[in-house]
Amino acid sequence: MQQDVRLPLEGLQHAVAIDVLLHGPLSRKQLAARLGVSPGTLTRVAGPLLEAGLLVERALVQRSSSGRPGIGRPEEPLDLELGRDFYVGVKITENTLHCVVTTLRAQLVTEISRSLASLEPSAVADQITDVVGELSEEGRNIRALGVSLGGQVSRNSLVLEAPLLGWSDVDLGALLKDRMDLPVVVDNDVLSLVRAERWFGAAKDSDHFALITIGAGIGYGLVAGSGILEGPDPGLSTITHFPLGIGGGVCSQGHTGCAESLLTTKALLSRARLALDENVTHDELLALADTNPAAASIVETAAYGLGKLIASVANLALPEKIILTGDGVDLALANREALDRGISDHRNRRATPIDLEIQTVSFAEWARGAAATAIETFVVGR
Amino acid sequence: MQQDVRLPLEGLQHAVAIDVLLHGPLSRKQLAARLGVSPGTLTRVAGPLLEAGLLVERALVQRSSSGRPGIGRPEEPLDLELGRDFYVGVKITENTLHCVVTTLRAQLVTEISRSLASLEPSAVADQITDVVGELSEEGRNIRALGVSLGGQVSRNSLVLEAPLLGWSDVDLGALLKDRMDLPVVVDNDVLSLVRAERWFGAAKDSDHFALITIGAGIGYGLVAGSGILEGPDPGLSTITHFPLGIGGGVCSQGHTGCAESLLTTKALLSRARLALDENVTHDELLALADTNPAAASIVETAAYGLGKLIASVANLALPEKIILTGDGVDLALANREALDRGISDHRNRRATPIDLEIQTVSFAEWARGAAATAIETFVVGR
DNA sequence: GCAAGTTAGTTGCAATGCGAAACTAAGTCA
DNA sequence: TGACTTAGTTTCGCATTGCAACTAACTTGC
Repeated sequence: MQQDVRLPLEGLQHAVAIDVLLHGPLSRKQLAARLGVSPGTLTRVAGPLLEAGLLVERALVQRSSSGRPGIGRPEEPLDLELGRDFYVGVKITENTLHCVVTTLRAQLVTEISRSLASLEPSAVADQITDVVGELSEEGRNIRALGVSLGGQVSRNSLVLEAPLLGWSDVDLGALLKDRMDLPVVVDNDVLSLVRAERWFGAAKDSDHFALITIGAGIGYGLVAGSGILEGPDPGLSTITHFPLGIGGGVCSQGHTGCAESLLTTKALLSRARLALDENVTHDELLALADTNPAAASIVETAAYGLGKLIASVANLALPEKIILTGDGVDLALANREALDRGISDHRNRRATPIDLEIQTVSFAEWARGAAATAIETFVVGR
Repeated sequence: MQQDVRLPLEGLQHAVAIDVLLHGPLSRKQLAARLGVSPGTLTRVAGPLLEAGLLVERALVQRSSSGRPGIGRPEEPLDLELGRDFYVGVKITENTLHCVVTTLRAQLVTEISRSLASLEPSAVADQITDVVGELSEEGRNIRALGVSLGGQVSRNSLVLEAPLLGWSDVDLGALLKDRMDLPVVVDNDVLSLVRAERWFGAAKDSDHFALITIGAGIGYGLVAGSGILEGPDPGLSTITHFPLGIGGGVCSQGHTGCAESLLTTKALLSRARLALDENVTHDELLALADTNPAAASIVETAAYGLGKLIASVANLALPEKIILTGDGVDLALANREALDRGISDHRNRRATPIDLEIQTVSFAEWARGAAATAIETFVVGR
């Protein structure tokens, strides 16, 4: 007999829904093959999901199955209805709220920013509430909210420590739940970005990858195994003070030549000030490197050190793929040769080359990560 | 109806057998709870396994269930018959074959060593064949053979590169299969040790741990997720040339201050020769450190560097636990203070302390790892 | 030493979920 | 238009499971 649809979905129904969510429109045939069940079973499972409106049938397509194209009955791809439910992601920085609305598949729909009037937790919660209200005004059905920030977060709600915001032990999740009738999840910003990559981004088909962010800080996230984000101290960037032994700068905690002292935007600019005797921006420094040897030396040294860091991650965490992202990635893009040299100098010559993907990332991407976390928590489940 | 036993075991039968193998004698009640099935189902599954002799019932025990002890019907623990089938593990070093016989649960039964007459692959295969013959002579039913060595091994058979033996592209698995009628698996020695820890050792209940060996070389293995050993280049020790920036020695590949140049037995002894102007053994050097400042400086520097290495593994691979083992662990045991300083200096103060286990390891342990690999391959399966 | 209580293990029953295979549907090609 | 190809459906029967009533094996108290 045909089973009814009960939420949350369980068993095969759940597996079918998730596979469609993560891997785009799929025909029953394809789904049956992917999930290792018979076509008959898949028909039975998909039936109720279609009836309940959770899945929809898209236009028929002829599969050009290796050989002559389009013969036989066309496939009937099953897909999610993306125009109905939406998710909000908010990334909190020291002075701005970056907000996005996404579909269930974490595709960007709208993005807006708001200057933060105050860093006082309840004021921030008020402002987030206002923005969510605004975003749902246009008749959009918002299903969940994800919030991310730089810092350690416990139980998807409690901000243990957020140095840039000056928070410790702030239960932002509770503040938000008091203000709106919406499932809310709060998480570390880098981990949110990892989740977005894991489910909807460049690492969709990899279950073992690392993500490094450079910019104001150095972030690190690792995925190994079935969608599990690892680490006993989630949100504590254990890579920040990784000893690179290059450059000789001193970081905020007194380490000489650590990643923070070499790679953060602040570190780059303070070196530039010393060497060039003028204040420049990050972009100006990179541009200047084409003509000014002192500037070139600074950025090349940093890119080389970044390569060493990437090689160390590859050597010790053994990922299939490494994603490099963050505001500071231009450093890597503009000095690819020094970066690659840093990698190969610290990598066994017999090792397989690193699958390194460098992504430019906007603030909307960070906010999208927060939305992806909400989707993972409340839809993908488990 | 009651299902028969067909090998290899599948589904619940397989799950029950593996759980008993890995987690000792367990009653039906406990097994049902662990596997998440009803007691009735477990009775039905266990029946045929008992009938086929794969499982046996042990003496009844009264469970002292939190409160007054021993009330109600006692449990009937199911266990494996360990006195029937045996496994052989062989570790090949430059001059010796280290061989063990173990039970299905990788418990040591016998150990013997043989000097290698020649490093020629077919001669080594001959000698292994002889030893296995000898070990099975005493009426023991040997079910499988595991062989491990330092080097990269492909498809559990083909030795791509084994520098210490001078081998490259030697299909040792094929040579052995030609000589005996026994399932054979060949693997890297460090990975074998990791497998032994994973299934039968200190990491039995952890699914995310790292193992570091020090001695003649520096070995590294990482487990993350359901029993999966990670890494695109299995058996290639990506940690050997990890840059520690300590000590100033130069390694075989020209790196200054890398792990090899600081931590291997050879590196320690060559420093000792320089500083003390005499040849000492590893043990003598450690003993000398109590009285001789120069010797103390050498071993403390090395222990500090080892701590830095351990901290880096913890920071980048994010394991729950790190096992340190190998012939050279005495360095760590004798200089625990310097080791811990090296760790804490390179670890975020807010991070949870590393669960570090230091194990002394005999050559029999290495061979046991090989046996464990055979058991994993041919019994645990998948 | 026997009844009452407690926990482990077994069995009968009904429901479920699945695969196999025959069947229908929807297209192409000559 | 009919032969062919591939996707999706339906019917049938079977294996597996949980549930709940059952038996088995023990302790404790009288």
